Amino acid sequence: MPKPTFFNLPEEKREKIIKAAIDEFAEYGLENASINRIVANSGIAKGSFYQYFEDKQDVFRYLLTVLEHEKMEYFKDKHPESRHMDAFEYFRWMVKTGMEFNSVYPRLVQAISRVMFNEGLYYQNFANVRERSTQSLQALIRQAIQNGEVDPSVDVDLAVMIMETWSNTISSYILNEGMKQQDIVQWVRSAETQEKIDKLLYVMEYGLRRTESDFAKNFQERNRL
Amino acid sequence: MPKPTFFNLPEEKREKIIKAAIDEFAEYGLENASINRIVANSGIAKGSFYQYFEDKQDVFRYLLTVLEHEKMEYFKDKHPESRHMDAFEYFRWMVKTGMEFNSVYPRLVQAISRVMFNEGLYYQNFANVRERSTQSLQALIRQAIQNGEVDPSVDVDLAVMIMETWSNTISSYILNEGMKQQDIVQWVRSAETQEKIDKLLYVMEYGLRRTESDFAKNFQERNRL
Amino acid sequence: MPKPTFFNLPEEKREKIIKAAIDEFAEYGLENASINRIVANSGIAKGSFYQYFEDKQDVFRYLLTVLEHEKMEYFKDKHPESRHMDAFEYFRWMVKTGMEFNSVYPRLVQAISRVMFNEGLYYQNFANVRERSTQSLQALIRQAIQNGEVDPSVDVDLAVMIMETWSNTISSYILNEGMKQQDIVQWVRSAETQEKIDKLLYVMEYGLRRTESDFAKNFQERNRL
Amino acid sequence: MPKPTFFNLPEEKREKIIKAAIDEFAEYGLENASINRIVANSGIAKGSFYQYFEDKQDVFRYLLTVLEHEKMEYFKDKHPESRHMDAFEYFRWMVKTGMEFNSVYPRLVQAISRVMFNEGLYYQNFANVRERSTQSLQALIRQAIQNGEVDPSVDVDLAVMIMETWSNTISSYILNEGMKQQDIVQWVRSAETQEKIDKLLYVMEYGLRRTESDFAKNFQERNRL
DNA sequence: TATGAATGAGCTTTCATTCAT
DNA sequence: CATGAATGAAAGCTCATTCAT
Repeated sequence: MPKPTFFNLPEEKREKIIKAAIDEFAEYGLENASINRIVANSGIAKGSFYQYFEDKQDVFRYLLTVLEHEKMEYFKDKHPESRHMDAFEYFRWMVKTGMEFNSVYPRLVQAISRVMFNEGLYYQNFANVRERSTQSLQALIRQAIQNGEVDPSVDVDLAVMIMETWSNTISSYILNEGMKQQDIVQWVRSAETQEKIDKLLYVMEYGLRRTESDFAKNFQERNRL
Repeated sequence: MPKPTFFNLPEEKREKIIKAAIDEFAEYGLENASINRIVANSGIAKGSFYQYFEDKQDVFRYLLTVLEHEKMEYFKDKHPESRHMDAFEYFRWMVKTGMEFNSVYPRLVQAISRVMFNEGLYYQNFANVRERSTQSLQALIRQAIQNGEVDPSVDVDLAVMIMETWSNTISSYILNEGMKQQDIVQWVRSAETQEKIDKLLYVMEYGLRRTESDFAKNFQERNRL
Repeated sequence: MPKPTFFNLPEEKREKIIKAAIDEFAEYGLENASINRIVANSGIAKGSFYQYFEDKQDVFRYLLTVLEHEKMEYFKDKHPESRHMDAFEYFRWMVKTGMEFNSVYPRLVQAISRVMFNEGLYYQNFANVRERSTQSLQALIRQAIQNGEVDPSVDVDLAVMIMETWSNTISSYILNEGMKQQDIVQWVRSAETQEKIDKLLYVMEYGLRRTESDFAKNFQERNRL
Repeated sequence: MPKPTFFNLPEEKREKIIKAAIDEFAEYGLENASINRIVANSGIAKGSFYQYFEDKQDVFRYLLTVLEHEKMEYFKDKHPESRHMDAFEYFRWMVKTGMEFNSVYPRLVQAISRVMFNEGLYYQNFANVRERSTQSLQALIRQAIQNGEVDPSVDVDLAVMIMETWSNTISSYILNEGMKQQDIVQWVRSAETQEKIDKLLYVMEYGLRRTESDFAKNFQERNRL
């Protein structure tokens, strides 16, 4: 974690450094991030960097806590519209709210995603962070099986893997598209984008195959509620 | 692409270089790959490297064509057992055969996956490679819609994205597990592994939700054929 | 020498700083001593260091005076048992009492020895300190020659050099061994250790050669050849 | 050990590098030696240094072998004048010839002495080098005791320590004085300097005390009191 | 007087690339 | 063609010292 020095800094300066770090990680990942560039872009001396942080990983660790904190703040204010949600409705709500959050902090999310879901696979430093989200998804699915919402023969671990992959894929897709928009937030909240997300999650729910319990029927029914 | 000098090399030498490059990329990715190490491990002179290739990316580009070529060779010999496959059966066959291929060339696949699906997302150099597989999947889905196998309201691009993600996820999951096995090929072909793959693809086909046309029923039915 | 601000400090704080400095010099010598570590270990601000001392050498110079002062205090209370000592007895007493002193202040002695007899040889800053002990030894030997205890043909400067080297060698030998003991003081005063010192000093006194004949005779004989 | 690259260098260049390294170690010791300065003074690029050597220690290790080699070459041509030397005569010859050698390669000797007998005490990397000279001295003394030249009650390890210290003290004394001379070699070989060395060694042989009585008698007498 | 943030020069080491032989 | 020595920029990090508060 950053040294006390860092937190004593005037907010403006602190934010400049954080911004430079986020940009650097978003652009180059963790291994290839250059402290030289970070200090150049934040206008501080090289020595100062080491008075604020232990090293590169230290900055990144801090960004993780920032993300976590901001996410909690963001989710705290949002409540699922209905209490009577089944697991799929809940997951859909989570993903959508997550998308909104991502569109509010796109660079931060991008920086961390890049490191966590790419480099992160190769060196194990932040495994515990991923662990947490995995566990809550496991609980969600187990509950859904008990409730008869998910087929009991489904392998829980595989389902978790699918949901995570899904969520990340949507996330990176939305972000990549969104970055080109002027107002990302608005774009994410637009009916068009929301429908795209819906469709994706719908596939996860019902699969791609057309069944007797027909695709269109289900889709319309659900949206009527 | 490599310079003519490279292709004039005796095969043994060429393969030694390729092997060293594959190991390097698999271990360090593209950006962190060290030409120093590649030449050291392949026993060629540093200057020679630059007489064979433009730079690091050049070697990697070549590995891409190698992969493509080997894949085509491999798939050429395999034919779907039945001519009367629907799109899902075909995709399932493709994925499974792909898995087998991956287990035969695990290092090459690992090297390229690592770069393409991690670093590759961020700098656009190899977009055209991904393009090709995308296009064939698009065609597959369009055909399936025409055949009434896939719901027409499904967004083709999203479906492609899902299928690609799916395939990569399975691939990396299988590889990560498989690398620990003594005989990867055998492990991939084992009933256990095949069932895991089946389950994953089944979810893509029918979704996670339990419907009247019940999971187990569908699953058993299909496997009876 | 330290600035007045240093001497105005409460004793506790002053000692904490000194302790940290001693540890640092004992561990790293003068050149490699890190002011950063000294301030960290003594709990003072970095800026404060420069309000107390000019620089690293300044601290070390002060440690020299501390050693000198402590030594004088220590020797003040000890008196040779007998007034009728010859030079060798006196030197033996001095060395032994010196050893005891060293075992009471082992870290301080270690710190200063390390710098003075290693790095110190190469840059001349502290020559005057060594000068003083040299002079008293010169006087001792001259007196011994007058008393007929030491051969008049002995070169006084060389004899001093020998005695100094001897004393330092014993000192570092004893310290190195002693540091491993729980109670250094007791170990130094033990019969065993005292005998070792005796033997060493005995060699200085009588030489290594077994002989029945006297000093002058041997010396002349050899030079005649 | 240096890489082959280094030995392929033209002799002139090689010597320039070695000279710069010797000067650096002589001036700053091993820990404080700066590769930056070495490359600056030898006129090579910083990267080149690492094509010749592993690191600082590697250069120093090489200097050790150079010294050893030069010493063997030098001693090979010198033979003790008489075959019938006793241990003291032999040691005297060794020390004197060693002095001559040192005056021929004063900087190299200075560089290595500085590291070996100062820093070397604290980190154990080159302990084996010192070991060798220690062992040959042990053998010399044991032989001398068997021959009746050295008193059997003398502790062998202590005697070795004395001889080593003696030899180093003389060495550094001579070097320090000699460096001020125009022609060191000539100065070392001068009657005056030789006599000084003789006197020092004589003290080691016979001790400082003027005495008509023999070793054993004195020792017993003193201990009886 | 006390503080500790700021600083840039310095450190060792690795790197991709050039080029003379 | 093959070679490998040469190179300087860049990396992460530590340092003694200054200075505004």
